[in-house]
Amino acid sequence: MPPTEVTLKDIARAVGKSVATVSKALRGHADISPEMRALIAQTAAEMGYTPNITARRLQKKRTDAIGLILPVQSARRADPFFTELLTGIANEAARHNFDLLVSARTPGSDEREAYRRLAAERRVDGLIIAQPRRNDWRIEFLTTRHLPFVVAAHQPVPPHPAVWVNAETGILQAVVHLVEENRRQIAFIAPPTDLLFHQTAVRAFGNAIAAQPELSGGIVSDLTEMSQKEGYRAAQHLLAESPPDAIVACHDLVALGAMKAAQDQGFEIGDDIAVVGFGDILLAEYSQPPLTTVHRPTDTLGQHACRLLLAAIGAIEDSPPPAEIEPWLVVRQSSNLEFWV
Amino acid sequence: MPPTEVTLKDIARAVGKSVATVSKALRGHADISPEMRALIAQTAAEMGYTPNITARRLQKKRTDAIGLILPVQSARRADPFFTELLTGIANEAARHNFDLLVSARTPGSDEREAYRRLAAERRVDGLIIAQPRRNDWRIEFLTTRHLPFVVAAHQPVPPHPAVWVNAETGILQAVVHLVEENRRQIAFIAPPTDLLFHQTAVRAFGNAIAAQPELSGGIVSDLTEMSQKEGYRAAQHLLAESPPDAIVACHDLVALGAMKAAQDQGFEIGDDIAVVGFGDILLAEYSQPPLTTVHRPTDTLGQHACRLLLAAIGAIEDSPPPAEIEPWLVVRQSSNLEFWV
DNA sequence: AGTATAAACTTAAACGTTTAAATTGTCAAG
DNA sequence: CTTGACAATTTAAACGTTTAAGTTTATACT
Repeated sequence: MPPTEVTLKDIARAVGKSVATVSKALRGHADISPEMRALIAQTAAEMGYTPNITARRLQKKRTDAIGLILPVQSARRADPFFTELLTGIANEAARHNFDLLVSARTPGSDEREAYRRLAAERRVDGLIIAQPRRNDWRIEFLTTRHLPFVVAAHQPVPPHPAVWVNAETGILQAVVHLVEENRRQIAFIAPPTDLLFHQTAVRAFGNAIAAQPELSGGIVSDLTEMSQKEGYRAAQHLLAESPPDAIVACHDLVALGAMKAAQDQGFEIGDDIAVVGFGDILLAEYSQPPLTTVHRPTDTLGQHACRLLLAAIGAIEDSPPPAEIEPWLVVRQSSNLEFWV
Repeated sequence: MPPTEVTLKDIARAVGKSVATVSKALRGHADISPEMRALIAQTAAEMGYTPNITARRLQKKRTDAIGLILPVQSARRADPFFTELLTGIANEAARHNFDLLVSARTPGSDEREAYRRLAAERRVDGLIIAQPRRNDWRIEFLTTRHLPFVVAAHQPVPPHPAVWVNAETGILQAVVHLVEENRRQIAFIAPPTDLLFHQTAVRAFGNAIAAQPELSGGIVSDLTEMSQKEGYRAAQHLLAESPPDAIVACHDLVALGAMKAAQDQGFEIGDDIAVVGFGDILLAEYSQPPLTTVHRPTDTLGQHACRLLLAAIGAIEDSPPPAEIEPWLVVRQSSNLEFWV
């Protein structure tokens, strides 16, 4: 049913030359005469030729595709972070004529299978690993397979190639801001302990607190998952006994859940208690009250990760992008007394 | 650097047979003796053989890949709807050993180029079109190219293959609920007019209103984009003069924006004014107050769309999935007086 | 005139599969 | 002991590119 594809052979027949000539003409090789090159280009255009990338891939032994496997808990609970990361990667990949293969898997055996598929069957030239974990088997897997990869993270991941948003300075900014707002009892809802992000975040929070002479100390609470639900639960616990006057959350969704927990217990957000998130997802601006949060340029993260990966693959020879991306604090009503005067 | 791939040729050499024998043995053809088949299977496993899918694709003239191009306004404004749709598609595709190629483009010339790439260069065997528009050039393009596609929509899209969430009954449920809550002045914030969803939604709302003898009539307001920002703006206008006592929005994000607008103007949501969304994104449950909304099983939509596409491609011979998916209303605080007693 | 050089091509092999058709050998039936 | 059938395997071509190496023809230099 589809009109059969035009191949180099067809063009060769049409212009009465060999397939090799046509191929070289179209690729702009120097050893084809300018007239012939023009003729072939025109004929190709007239016949509606488009190269068969599969054949090209076989010949070149490159797929010109990269992969991304989203670690999602379920379809519904997909994190806005990933969407932003994905669009960043997708745009950059498209700019360089690369395909982006996407899978969405729950961490576990399914996920392993997805990596096996992409890596072992060489469906892609490289992968981007999002949200690295402690002793991440994905990193180990790809390393032993010699498949290029780049980690999109919140801290360096030596000795592996990575791009990261500086979570440390982000969290520091949040704490400094809260101190300026005269908050003295700051709690931190930390990422799940199996994430690399956990250690970085907890350390950063600890350092930030230690650097503030006004503060006695901080309370840290962990999550099993960065979701509203978990944020709600964690905040409930924090508020149950000697409630803090500020909460910093490792993720906006968590902050939103925490805010709701506080509200349900009768706290006035921004007055009785301040809440600060991390990420600045689009919704942060539209929560009630609007959420103060650390803006993470997630699509830039994806874009840089993609560029670094393409450089590692050898597909581009631009200078590599900066590895570290600085986040910044966006102050809104959930932490700012002035809004309440 | 990567350990050179094991090919059929290597296995053939190892067992002293021809490449054809090995190929057929591994594919389970009947004309290879059972012993030889076993030997080859074992040898292949020992040598760590994995088929080269590019070669296979060239030979079979199929890519075993499908494409999805997300129409996004920007990385940051990516719609949770697409994420859910994507995971639904991705999971189903993976089940059938298909790759999913994803691109994210702003509607316009970039988007065209993305379709050209995937379609003309035959990088995929088929595509899923999300959020169909009026006189959708994407549909026309794929039709003339004879590339299989399926539309994921909110209504049938004759004569094209489609899967849809029944927006009509969803909106009807919302209106009926509001009437039961004694709302009499119901406004509707409709989708952008360039979407097919627009007509369906407006018609459905009109019919729903007409079927309720208690109601005088409904007010309809349009958007340029289904975002919080636009929802905010639209609601501001609605509330400026003779405010309605209920607002139905075509999208949860829009509803969230509308809710905020109402709150900013001093309305008490759920009391002075009811707000109902469409979609039931995860956040709906965690807004303040929680949002009453029409639950759209978006990942099911993606899953069914994928199955239908695979069937159209001829990759599976299951009976096609049901084309229509029924949404249901989830009542929460933003529309329910009981919460306020 | 003879030789080197260059320009403009063509030939042929390769990438790793799949599969229709051909080949070889074995065995049973006539 | 010939014929035919069948099982097990091989041969060869094909999928559509790319590219190293080879060929032809024209031009320039000695």
